[in-house]
Amino acid sequence: MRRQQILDAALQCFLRSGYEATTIEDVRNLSGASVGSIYHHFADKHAIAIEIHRAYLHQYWRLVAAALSSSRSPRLCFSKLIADYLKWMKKSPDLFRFARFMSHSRGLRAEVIDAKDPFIEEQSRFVVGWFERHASAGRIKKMQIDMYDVLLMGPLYEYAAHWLQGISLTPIDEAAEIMASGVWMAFRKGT
Amino acid sequence: MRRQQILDAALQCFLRSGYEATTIEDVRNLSGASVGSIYHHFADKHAIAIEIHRAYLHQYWRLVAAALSSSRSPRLCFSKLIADYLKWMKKSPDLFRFARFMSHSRGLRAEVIDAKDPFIEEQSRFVVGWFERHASAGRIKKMQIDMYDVLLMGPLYEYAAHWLQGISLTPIDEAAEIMASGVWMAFRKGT
DNA sequence: TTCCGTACTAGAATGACATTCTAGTCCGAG
DNA sequence: CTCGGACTAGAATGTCATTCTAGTACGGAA
Repeated sequence: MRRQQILDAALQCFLRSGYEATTIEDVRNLSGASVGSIYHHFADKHAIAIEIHRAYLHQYWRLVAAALSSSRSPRLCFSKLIADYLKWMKKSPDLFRFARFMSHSRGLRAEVIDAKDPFIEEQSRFVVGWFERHASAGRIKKMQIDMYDVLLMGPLYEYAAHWLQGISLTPIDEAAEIMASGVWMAFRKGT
Repeated sequence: MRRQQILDAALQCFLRSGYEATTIEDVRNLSGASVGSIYHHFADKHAIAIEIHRAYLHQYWRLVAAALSSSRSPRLCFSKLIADYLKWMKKSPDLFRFARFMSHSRGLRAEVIDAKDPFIEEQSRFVVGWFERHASAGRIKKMQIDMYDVLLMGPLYEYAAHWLQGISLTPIDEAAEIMASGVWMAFRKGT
């Protein structure tokens, strides 16, 4: 219960002011827990953020897996993945800003966590399988799994970064289309 | 002079231990300057990092502009840009880790600086012109300038992030080829 | 030469935090 | 009832970034 109250309060604080700017004192005020209590439940401030970030990662992997399952055609799957991701970002920009921060600060730590969470591991395995299946069937180019991430998510992350900073010139829907077509070209077989 | 000593020392510290982990005390020890002196020359710790980061940004824009000038063919320019960027990263991974951190923490601030630095502004104008010229000539697809960044640099950044964390499966040269061909597909005219 | 102002240096003092410590309180099993 | 472990509390610490106060060096005006 206390644990949950702390997590809820911390989430609110992180979304409102960002990770660095929220102090343990803020979390204490909002949650009603004492300092000692907070440190009883969590090793440190970062551990709280990681726990919260995990929820974002779950949603992320769920979204990816759902999109890839949504059609027989890889091309349509990619389009859906891109559109859904951007829709989600538009709905929860603060969450995305927080998640971006978490992914980049101590990115390594985040990776380790990916690997340790059974749900994420399962989704991840499914996604890897999906790519291997389609590549073997000759529907997309064959390459190491990390390059799928690079070619597909790279543009998406970069657009998201621009949009979250309010400096993107291309509206979301249009960007989604451009990325979908570009990404598909990159994955298509044949030079 | 003092100013330069402080910058040199700070750079060494940042590359060795990262931005967050280096204290003013560290910089003081390595540079020989006093705390007061450091704060006389710089508003705060972040200002030092930004000044250093600016040097990275100059190199970055120089590299981009040089690559785009290297050939009549956009395709070859992209290949060169990708290869050169990765070569640079391989040579100075610590610098890249630092730059990544700077771009993501207070990314907005970094943007503002881009816009204010005359050298960067000039390079940036050149790059924008390059894309407009080639788009008008029908050699690449026409789109808003930010999407060029998204489609071209997005994958590159994502690969760099993986590589810097030591979790990339694809060796640099191979990745460069895959990205170059993928990116070119995305930019090529016609569906 | 002397005097003044500006640029710079120094290091102590401050204040904001994260984190640790010490001392309880609560509650369920035996 | 009572013992032990889980939990809570809030004061105490320690580490920084940053600010303050007091110089020092030096170039140029008088």
